[in-house]
Amino acid sequence: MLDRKFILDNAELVKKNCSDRGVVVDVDRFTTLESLRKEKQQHLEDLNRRANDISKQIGKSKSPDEKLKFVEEGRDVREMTTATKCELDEISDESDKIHRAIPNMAHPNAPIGADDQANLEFALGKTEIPKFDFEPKDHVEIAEKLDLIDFDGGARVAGSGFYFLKNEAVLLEIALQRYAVELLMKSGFTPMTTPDLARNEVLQGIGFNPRGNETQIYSVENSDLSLIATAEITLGGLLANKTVDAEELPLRFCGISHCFRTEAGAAGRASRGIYRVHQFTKIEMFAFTLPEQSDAMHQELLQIECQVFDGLGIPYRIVDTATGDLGAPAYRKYDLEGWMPGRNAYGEVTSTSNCTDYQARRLNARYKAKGEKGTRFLHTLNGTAIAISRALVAILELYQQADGSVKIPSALQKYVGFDKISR
RNA sequence: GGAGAGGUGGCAGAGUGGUCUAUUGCGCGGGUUUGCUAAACCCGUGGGCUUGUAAAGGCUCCGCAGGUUCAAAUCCUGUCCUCUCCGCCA
Repeated sequence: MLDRKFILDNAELVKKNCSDRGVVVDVDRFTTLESLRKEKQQHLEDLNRRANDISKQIGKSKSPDEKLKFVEEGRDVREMTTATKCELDEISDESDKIHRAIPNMAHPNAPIGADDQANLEFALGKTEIPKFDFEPKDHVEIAEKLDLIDFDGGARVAGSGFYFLKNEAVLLEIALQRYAVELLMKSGFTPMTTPDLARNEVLQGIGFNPRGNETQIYSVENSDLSLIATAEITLGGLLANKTVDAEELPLRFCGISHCFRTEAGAAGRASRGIYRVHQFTKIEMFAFTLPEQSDAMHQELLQIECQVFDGLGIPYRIVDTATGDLGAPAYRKYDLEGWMPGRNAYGEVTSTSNCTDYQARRLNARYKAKGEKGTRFLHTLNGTAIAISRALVAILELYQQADGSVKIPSALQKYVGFDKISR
């Protein structure tokens, strides 16, 4: 959420931001409701003060007659209080609903535009696309030939979009995790395996909607839990309703979790193989920072993502996501798109967002600086270190050989224990 | 899953319906004393919202959400969490 006061003081900026992002919200209605809300709030406080006075009088009064007089007055005040509270609740509900729908402000340098204008490239992120002297196969064919993924079994057990990794692919999954976690630990991240489920309240704090037609989230029946779509949810929830000392910041966490996504509405889109699936394993980076640290931290997360993919020898480009394609909490977002020869195209392999204080305000995650009065909201950032399924697509397709075998990226060989998969 | 106990400020721990202010100790900040340190003593010590240029006020928060009452940390209901015991289990 944005700061209420900020919205009221900058209504025009907020409206412009909403239209840049393609989000339809009635900001004017919000402003109207807020002034109404303030008025009612003031009235309610006056009544409360009166009620407090009366009960103090009763506590002090000696004669029963005097007492009775105050009790009756107190009763009247309570009736008014109840009525006012009711009106206030109605106004607040409507106002909060709009408030929650207003997206974060975008970074001034984020490209303005819709989805299809998103692919602005950074020169530094551009790496060489390899040439094959044979017709490269896609990962589904490769995996079938080498017996690495069981799609039929996945479908039988859990439905389309699920799969079993088999044989060397299992070792590759483990190796990729080891590789990424070690790299992150060296960079000062605290590794965590997180719950794969979280309370809906936490999901909402991070910006996910557990219900509704377009939800990406599987929810667990008869409980307020959902399967997480990313460890961003659980790691962000770590500091919900907490206040940390400013000296402890920034905090860097590395979360290992499974990710579950319904992929509602994604049917028919390019989703062959394990590129778009309902479950995968992911190593996620998450940082809590001071406001003045978050831009630099965002660059740091991006650099680490580059380091991870440079180390794996996967060519990629960096996308500075356009406003129309930013999720509501994101202030700025960079995606890494890895080259996937089987698709003959780039495919998204990572994503890193600076969410400034947008998530923290909903989560009520604060910090306190020494010598400063009160508390302020943290900034939160997230980034993919490695999403196993997408990375596997890139590795299988990039490292395939003319004879049908697949070489193991040298950075992973020490973890898998061999340098080639063949049959 | 069953039975019981509990959740109060940074921490410990009082407070079972009303004295206008949630005891007290520790910790923390400042001060006095002191050759330095310590001790002792004194003063001050939460968050959120809000009025005000400020000084200074007001409202709210005792896990969370409701309820009863003129009045709730205290009584009632629900819920979450922690601990102990029992059962089950990788």
